[in-house]
Amino acid sequence: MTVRDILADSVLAALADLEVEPLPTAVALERPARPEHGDWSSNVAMTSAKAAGRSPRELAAALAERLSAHPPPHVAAVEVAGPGFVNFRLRQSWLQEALCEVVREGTEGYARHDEGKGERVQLEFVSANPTGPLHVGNGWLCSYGDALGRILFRCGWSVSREYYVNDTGGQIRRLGESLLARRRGADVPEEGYQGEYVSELARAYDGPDDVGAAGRWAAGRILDNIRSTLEGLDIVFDEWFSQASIEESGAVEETVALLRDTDLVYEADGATWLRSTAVGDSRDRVLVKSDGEFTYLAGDLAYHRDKFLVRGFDRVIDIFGADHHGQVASLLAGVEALGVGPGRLEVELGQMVSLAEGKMSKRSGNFVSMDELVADIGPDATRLLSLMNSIDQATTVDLELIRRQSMENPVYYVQYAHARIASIDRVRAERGIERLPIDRVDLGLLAHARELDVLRSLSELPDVVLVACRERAPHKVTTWVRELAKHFHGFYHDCYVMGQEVGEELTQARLWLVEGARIGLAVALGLLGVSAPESM
RNA sequence: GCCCCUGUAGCUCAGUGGAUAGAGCGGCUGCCUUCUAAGCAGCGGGUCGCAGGUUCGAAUCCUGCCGGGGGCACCA
Repeated sequence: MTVRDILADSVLAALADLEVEPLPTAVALERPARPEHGDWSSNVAMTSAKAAGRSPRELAAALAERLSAHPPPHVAAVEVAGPGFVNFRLRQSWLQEALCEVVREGTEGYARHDEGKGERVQLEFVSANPTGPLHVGNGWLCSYGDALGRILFRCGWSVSREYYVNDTGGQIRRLGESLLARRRGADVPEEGYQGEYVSELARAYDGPDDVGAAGRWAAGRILDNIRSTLEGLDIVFDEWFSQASIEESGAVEETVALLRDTDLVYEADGATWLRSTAVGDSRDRVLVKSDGEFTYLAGDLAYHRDKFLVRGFDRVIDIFGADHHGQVASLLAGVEALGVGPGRLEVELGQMVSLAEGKMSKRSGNFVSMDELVADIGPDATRLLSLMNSIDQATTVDLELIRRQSMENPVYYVQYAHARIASIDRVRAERGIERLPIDRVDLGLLAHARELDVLRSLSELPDVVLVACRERAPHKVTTWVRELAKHFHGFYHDCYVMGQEVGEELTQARLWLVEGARIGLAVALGLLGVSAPESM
């Protein structure tokens, strides 16, 4: 039972004793920013003042009195402050308890949750067209998708990562045309792909002079390249789902036929329309063009029907760039029309990523590839950099700045903390110091402000992971791990673990604190997909 | 015109409706005889775009306005 639960329960019990009707369904408990406001704080007296028929200060005072009379475990004092906050001052024992939990659960178990209860969630991300290498614009979100997958997994979901391969249609045809043009030594068509990589592929191509064959061949080669780029970032997909396969299987026809049965489909102007306005879209959408061809939407709906109704995922999260914003409403509407309950499909839109030098475009060949970026600054810096801020924030990647600042990239700050920990352990072994079992160590000796900062940080990780999961916000883990690293560096600087003037008992206690910090760093870096080096 | 993001320190950004809004970078100044100085500490820096509203309490929620980015095909 966590301290928060203990406090919440005792507050509820106290409210019941005070005959507050109705009791709140949950008691908000937070960690005040300022130390003088205690270790934990609740606003419950303000939110329940009306129900109690008393002023917030009065209710808070009554609560504080009751809670002080029979203090819950770890509680040293209960105080009323400000407009009616109930502030809990805890004994340091709660932080020592928290450290024990970290150590007991370890890297495997700490900050793990069962919120997903094993439900199957599919994450679709990247899904960049195989018409050119993965560039910084469409690759930036790949760390987000992968980290979100890791976080969902830690919170109890069964996670499947999927890349939707757009291996059909006009873009592949244009790729084929561009390839053949290059092979002939001619200029690529105006709408074609101008990049140097097309010339390289053309030199390697010895297939037939057929646009379709050439396009498919090139797309296959490019996809291999994208796959290896992603693997270099430790991103591995469970499924590479081919758009062509869904078209060839007849699933698109089936899906449209299903929709025709729903009265959400009508014919007009020689085309077949989805009445998506009936389910929240701003306009109706075409499913079958007047020339008999299916639209992209029809294929996309067939694909999503496959996800939900064929493969049976409980939940699907599509991660798109903001330039796909226009297709979200119709996709959601179409999926609902297929009878998939609301909320099972989620679309996360990442705002634009651009280069300081200008716009990126595959067609013009003007882009910086992920391979170049990774070669420049390494996979760890690449991942952490792209997981620093919310995906709601448009990002401008300034390569010049990144190269110049690569040594002061926050990733090193965090990894350095882990390397220092490993170093402490090496020295410990060299000096033949044994770490005693934690239950034989007096953790009460950990009372230095720097030590308490580290412990407090560690105790917050489970909450941080859960919030990051619920809000689909991996960057919260990044924020946390930087915070922990900051506290660890402070501790490292001020608190020698094995110095001569440090007593053996304190050394033992600090060794366990260091172990706790190691676990916290390892868990968080693992969720972000950043390595935790033993030395730097 | 409609839809989605966004506006917080010189710059890049954090900030689950809480109390005196934070960090990194850049600038200046200190700290290596101990386990890694890729570190620590200090100084300076703010009308949280503007105006209303909801609330005991708003950077956070609602409305309007202004600025920035993106999207609004019988393209994919």
